[in-house]
Amino acid sequence: MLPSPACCPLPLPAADAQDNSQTRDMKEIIRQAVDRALAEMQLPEKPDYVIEKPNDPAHGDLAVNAAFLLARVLRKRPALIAEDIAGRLQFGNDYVDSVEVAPNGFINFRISPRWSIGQLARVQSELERYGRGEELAGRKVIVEFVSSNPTGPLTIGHGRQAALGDVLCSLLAARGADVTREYYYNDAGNQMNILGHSLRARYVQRHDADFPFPENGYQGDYLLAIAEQFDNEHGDKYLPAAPDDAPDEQTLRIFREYAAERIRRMIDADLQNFRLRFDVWSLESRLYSEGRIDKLLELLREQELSYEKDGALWLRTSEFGDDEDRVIVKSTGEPTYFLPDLAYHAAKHERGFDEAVNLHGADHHGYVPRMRAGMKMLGYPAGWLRYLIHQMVSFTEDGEQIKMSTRSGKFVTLAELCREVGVDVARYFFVMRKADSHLVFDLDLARKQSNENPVYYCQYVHARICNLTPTAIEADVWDGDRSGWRDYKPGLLDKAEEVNLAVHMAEFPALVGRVAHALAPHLLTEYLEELAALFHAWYQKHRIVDSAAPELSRDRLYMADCARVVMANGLKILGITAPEKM
RNA sequence: GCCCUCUUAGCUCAGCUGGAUAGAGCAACGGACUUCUAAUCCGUAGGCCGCAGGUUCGAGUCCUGCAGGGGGCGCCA
Repeated sequence: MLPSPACCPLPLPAADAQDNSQTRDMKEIIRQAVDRALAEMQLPEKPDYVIEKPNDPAHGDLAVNAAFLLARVLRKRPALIAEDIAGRLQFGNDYVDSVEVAPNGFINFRISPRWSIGQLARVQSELERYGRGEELAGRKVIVEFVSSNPTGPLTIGHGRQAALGDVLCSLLAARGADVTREYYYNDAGNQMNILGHSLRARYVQRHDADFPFPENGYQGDYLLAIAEQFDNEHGDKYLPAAPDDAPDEQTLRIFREYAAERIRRMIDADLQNFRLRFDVWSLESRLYSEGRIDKLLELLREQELSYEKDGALWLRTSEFGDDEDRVIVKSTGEPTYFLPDLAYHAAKHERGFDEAVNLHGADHHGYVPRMRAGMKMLGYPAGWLRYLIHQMVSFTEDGEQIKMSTRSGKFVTLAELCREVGVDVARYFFVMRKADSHLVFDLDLARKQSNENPVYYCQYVHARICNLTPTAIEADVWDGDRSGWRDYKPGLLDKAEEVNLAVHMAEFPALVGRVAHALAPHLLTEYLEELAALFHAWYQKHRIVDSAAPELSRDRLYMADCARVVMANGLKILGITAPEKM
């Protein structure tokens, strides 16, 4: 039995037909014309052709491959069929400038620049809503990410997941979903006991330097600070009577809870610093205190989904698609991680979510099949719980890979990384590669404040455009009131750079939809870099503000403002600032 | 050994449901600052898309095998 792939795209409804972004709308117009032509030809069946943008702009703006698909059925050369189709095409408007048949059989369409420029009106009418959509409206989605033991501050290892998860949520929300960002604190289980022992050791060491530190303990410096606080509050009250005395359960609990509480506060601060706001924090410990664990155990026993073997309690996951059965209660009587996680997801399901998405690092992907089996066992629909598994991150500096270790003391925590390169850069770098791929985080590049750094390259577009306003007012070509753009009709924009920019901006809403659907934020950074390139090229070549040509200046200021809106909306989804000055 | 994932320019990576001559950034080389901020732009060069088969009008994309990198195969979490 093969486990299905760890990551699947969300099963979204088809994109909204009302989405009248440039390509989509023009594709619809062309599709109607082609469909009519094909109907005239009395074919045995309608081919499932595609309309797409050619790689080479010399081929036109959009192309149709219908002739290839018909070649076999009609036993004719594609080019001849394409001629036949093209000869029958009729458009109800004058926005299709040309229809050409390529020698190989593609039918190429050229779209009027006026049409593309005209699409800018939508940017100005929607403003901050430009890029949003409704195809996920009414869908309740819970996204769980960054979840971890509260045993230390967030590390750079958490960074990618934090950024990916947050951007993913923003994308789903942008397309209408009702999104809940959830953090699951694994504040129960053995790791927390180790944490308790670690804090106790640090505390005792303050009074007895020779006191041994647990072999598998948490060595980070943050525990020294917490031990100091504990010492200040409690003095020598919890020191062992003899060095070898083990702490009783009551005492250990005090250390454990003290450490967990302080560390949760550290994590909260780290998240806030990373501009990440969770809607709900769920505590593993609460699953026990609310009796959910016992309830689940009882249910599993009743339905004979669990059985005892070798003194442990096993779950029959192999009957639901997993490779083997899994232990849920160890022979020691302690539950494994799996049991509370099942109870947690049962609780999620009860909370009424249409869909649950979990983000995890690649080191957890082996865990996915048993969770899937568990969900199936509990009767939840296949696909209700989805996993987005991302690969690990490595950091390079001076061309060499940095070892991530507590001892090296360099960039171990997310907060330190942000202090070094800034939150904007950190967030951007973490999402700029597709989740499936390993991410090489180049610290030298991240620190650079130049064109080599894609973050500044994008932000600079926004700053440049904002800076045009005072210039325009001073040149007396514009009053600086953006509200006037809403019904503005530019008539002088016809440069190639202007049309290219307009076409790209018109694709933004469809792109956001596609990125949300594919759970692939890196496509958004790619889009924004292209937007930036098109803007900078235009700006470099054509003067925007020219007191000798006020009308043209206004047209260009209008277009620049559209670019500002699109860039700002894109950066907003990424959680990155759009500076007015740089 | 089994499972997942990745392999595209010197480096880091795009490539949407299979479509035309495979793209971008960095690095290299050559140019553009009396300017609306050069944190910018223009140009040149750089490729058996890991290898071998298969599917078809057409494969970087789908299938199979092989090689290499990463991850996982606990009564850890």
